[in-house]
Amino acid sequence: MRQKPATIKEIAKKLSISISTVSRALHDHPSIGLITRQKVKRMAEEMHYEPNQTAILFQKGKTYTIGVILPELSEAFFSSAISAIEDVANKRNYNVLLAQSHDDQEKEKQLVEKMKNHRVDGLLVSVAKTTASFEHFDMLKRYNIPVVFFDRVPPLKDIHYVACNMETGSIEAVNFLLKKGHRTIGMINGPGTLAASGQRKEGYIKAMLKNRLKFDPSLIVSCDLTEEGTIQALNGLLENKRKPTAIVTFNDYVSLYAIRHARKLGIDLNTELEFVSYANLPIINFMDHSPIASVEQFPYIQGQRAADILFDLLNSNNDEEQTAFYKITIESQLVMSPVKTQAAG
Amino acid sequence: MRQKPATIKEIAKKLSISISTVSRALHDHPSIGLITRQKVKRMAEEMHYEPNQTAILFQKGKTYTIGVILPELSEAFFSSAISAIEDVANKRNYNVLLAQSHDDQEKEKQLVEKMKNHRVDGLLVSVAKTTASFEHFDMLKRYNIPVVFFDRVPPLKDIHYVACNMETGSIEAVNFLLKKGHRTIGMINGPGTLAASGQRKEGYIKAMLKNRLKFDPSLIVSCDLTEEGTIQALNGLLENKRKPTAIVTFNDYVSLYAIRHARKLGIDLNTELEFVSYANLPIINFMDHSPIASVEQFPYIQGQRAADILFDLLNSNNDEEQTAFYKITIESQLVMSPVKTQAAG
DNA sequence: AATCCTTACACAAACGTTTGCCCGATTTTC
DNA sequence: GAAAATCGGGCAAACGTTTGTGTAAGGATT
Repeated sequence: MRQKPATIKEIAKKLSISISTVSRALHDHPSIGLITRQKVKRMAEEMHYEPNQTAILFQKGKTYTIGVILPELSEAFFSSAISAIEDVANKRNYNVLLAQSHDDQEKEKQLVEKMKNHRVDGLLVSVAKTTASFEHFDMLKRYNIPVVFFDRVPPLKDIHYVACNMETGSIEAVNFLLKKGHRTIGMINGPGTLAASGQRKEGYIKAMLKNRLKFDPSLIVSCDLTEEGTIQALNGLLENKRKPTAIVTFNDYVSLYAIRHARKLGIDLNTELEFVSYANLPIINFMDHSPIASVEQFPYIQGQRAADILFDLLNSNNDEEQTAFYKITIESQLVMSPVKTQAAG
Repeated sequence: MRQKPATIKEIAKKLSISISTVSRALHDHPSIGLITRQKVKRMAEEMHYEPNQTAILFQKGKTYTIGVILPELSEAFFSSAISAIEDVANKRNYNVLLAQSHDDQEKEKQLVEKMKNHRVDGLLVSVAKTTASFEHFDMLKRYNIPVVFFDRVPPLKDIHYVACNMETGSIEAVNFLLKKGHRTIGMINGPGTLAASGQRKEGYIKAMLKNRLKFDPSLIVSCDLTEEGTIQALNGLLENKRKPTAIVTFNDYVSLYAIRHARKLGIDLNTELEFVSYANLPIINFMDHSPIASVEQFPYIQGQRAADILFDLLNSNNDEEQTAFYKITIESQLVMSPVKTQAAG
């Protein structure tokens, strides 16, 4: 009982009219009379007509598909972002072609190639950690495939992007700690190769200076984001001449590792040392001692904005060379951790 | 500088040969001589020829795309499964069209419709929690679109599916606790509407009986998987005449809630009460007191197998009515939690 | 009554590729 | 040396849809 879906050709034959009339009738083209139009529509219904998407796509030279390349779907940030992208795409009746680079530059390169071959109409990318060269994205320009980067943005000039400004959040975080009375604030930062590390550091410095406190470089240490690296970094801070009473960490994971280590050292997290971090991941709800606050980076909104921009580019007449570029920064925001009744022991 | 990719037509003109020859040459068709073949290939390279996928798909009447509908991407289980599906699909040069039902039956219905319109070659589905009727999947049969369900499988006869058998894991969990000396083992189960709840319970009972212990129904309570529900369930168990010394929980979240509550009650988790759960989610690594073991349900493998089956169906001559159905159950498996140096407190 | 618009539809090309069939030229076969 | 097989390649249809152009019939305008 394999019934191939009906085609407009069959409808035309059945009604003894031309194919083009059927096509136009279904699209409510004004040059088709009302009676014919209705006749066609009724017949289409009756024959269970479904427009053959692949034929339409082929004919129009568009795929009505946007590609999304991101590092790792299992990271909460990205799965949230992809949800947003999907929602936006669905609203526009576009499809989403998803692929993970697993933070591997080579894989990312292949995926770009694949997306291009699949003739996606546009591309949304959050680059892999290891990506150091960006020629594979240049190629897309020649094929007139617009790209919007989000969150992890390459350091290029002529690109569209949406990213989260870490500085504001960083300033908020430090201000928050200062208001709580802390004067010696440490920072466990990420590797210098990440743009985000620089922004976090900048925010830290700005907040200190604005509060007329001098900036002590020895209070900022960087780590490789692993547990071991974090432990080393924390140890470094604790051995510092000026021992910090609060620490800002690069993200919730680093916070987690640091907190775990601090407890092992017998440090009282209620009185001796407080933590603030970035990301505001769900995991902090599961920790007995979580950072007291975390900087939210709004993955859903980032995804949404990025997708919106991409559609804007798709709809604009992009026949002329692109000269203006969307460069959107979303302000990050400090969020207090939900008050938890700390476990007894 | 918009350069539309070259077509075989242009290659043909440039070489003054026919289109069909170019096509066949590129496909290494035996009826094309070696010299011509190489000439064509060189020219194709030179002109940066890229086969137009949409044209091919249209011509072949296939989309080389499989659809995936699942409840929620942000759940670790599914993001892991989708990774597997993606990997399998990539290996076969297929694309993945992803969509989330957000556990809503209506949305799921729409997505199935959309997938059908997009003429996906096949479909992978994990049904939404709320889905109670399944006609929307029947339609796919008429269009000859094979469907493979995974993890959350509808209670239908003539379907292909991959699921995880909870019984084995449940038995292992109980056996594990019995061997550790526990005699009064409680269970915080999920809602009765979920098939998994029944399986977990069955496994529990079987394990008890096999060890010549009598089964006490009052030791099994169900909850709605929320934190409040879990607390109530735990309280119920603790007030039982026979107070359990170990508890099997429906999943890691329930375990988390229960552990949190138990600690608040001042219960010593090292001596008084032990937990075992299901899912083996990454979160248990972040908890100070995690369940001592968890039943792994192999999301990656489930996704992989489901995808494999789908491709098998796609490649088989499915012109005749399907009569045999893949019904794969993967055995779940108890996994010990990594030993953690418990925090001092 | 001849001209000019509309109206309402038909014709056919085009999108890029695959593939069944045909055909001329060379080689093989007896 | 003629018939047959093989080789190498061309022709054209087909996939389903959209859309520019052509063209009848009918009405309005002069």
